[in-house]
Amino acid sequence: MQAEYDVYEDKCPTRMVLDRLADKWSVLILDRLDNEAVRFNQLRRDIKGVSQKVLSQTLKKLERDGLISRTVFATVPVTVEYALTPLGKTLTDCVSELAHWAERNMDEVLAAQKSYDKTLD
Amino acid sequence: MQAEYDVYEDKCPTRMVLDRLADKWSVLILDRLDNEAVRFNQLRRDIKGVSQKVLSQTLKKLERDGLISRTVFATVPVTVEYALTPLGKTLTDCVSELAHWAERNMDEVLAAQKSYDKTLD
DNA sequence: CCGCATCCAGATTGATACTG
DNA sequence: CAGTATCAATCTGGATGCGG
Repeated sequence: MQAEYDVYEDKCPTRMVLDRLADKWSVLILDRLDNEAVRFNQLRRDIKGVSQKVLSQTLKKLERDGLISRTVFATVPVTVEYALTPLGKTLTDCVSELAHWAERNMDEVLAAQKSYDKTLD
Repeated sequence: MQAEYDVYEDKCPTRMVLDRLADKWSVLILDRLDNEAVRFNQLRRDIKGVSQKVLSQTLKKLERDGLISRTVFATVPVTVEYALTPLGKTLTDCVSELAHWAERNMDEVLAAQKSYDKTLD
């Protein structure tokens, strides 16, 4: 039986989940991990603009939430692979839609911004 | 014809859209506006925990992006209604899935966190 | 290769007070 | 009712250097 949660309530734990998703890097990371495991520096290279520190922090939070897994291979030097968990996989279905909505509707958003800014004298 | 955007690229404008969505209040506001227009103070009351200032700022950004509309009625005192635009409506279909994913999977996330924290001694 | 520790500047936010 | 203005406090992120 599932507890009743209400995102509109302050202190509702679902707010934590939204906070985690409410982070552009999380969305990009989850989207990037869709379909394949990726190593740390590969993620760093692929997701342009993320700093090492923030990437590391974000990965740790996602791991804590059970959305991604972290696997260490005892190679020299060490290899670390990040991958989606089953739970994370269910989330990326929503998340990737978001990322691709952004790509599809970008032109319209940019036009709206331009038009809005013009009304401000 | 649609330009080619790649969310993984730094400086890609789609990042702006993700940044906007990457805000817990935006998600909650868009979800709350689904199906009905809502007034400022009503939003403030419904979305528990948001400050007047941040709500105001967030609404302005969403309006600028063309996702919501702002309508002023010349009553005394004034009435201001916020509603989704057609563009915003297409987005809420993704967004509401996110909010409800959070509600559905909250238990599992909380369990994962608990388990993760225990491994840290 | 993968990350943590530190330092520091800049962005965000909350509280409070005030306007049309 | 629906905001804006201001200021202090906090949080965040980038840069750098080190360690397993």
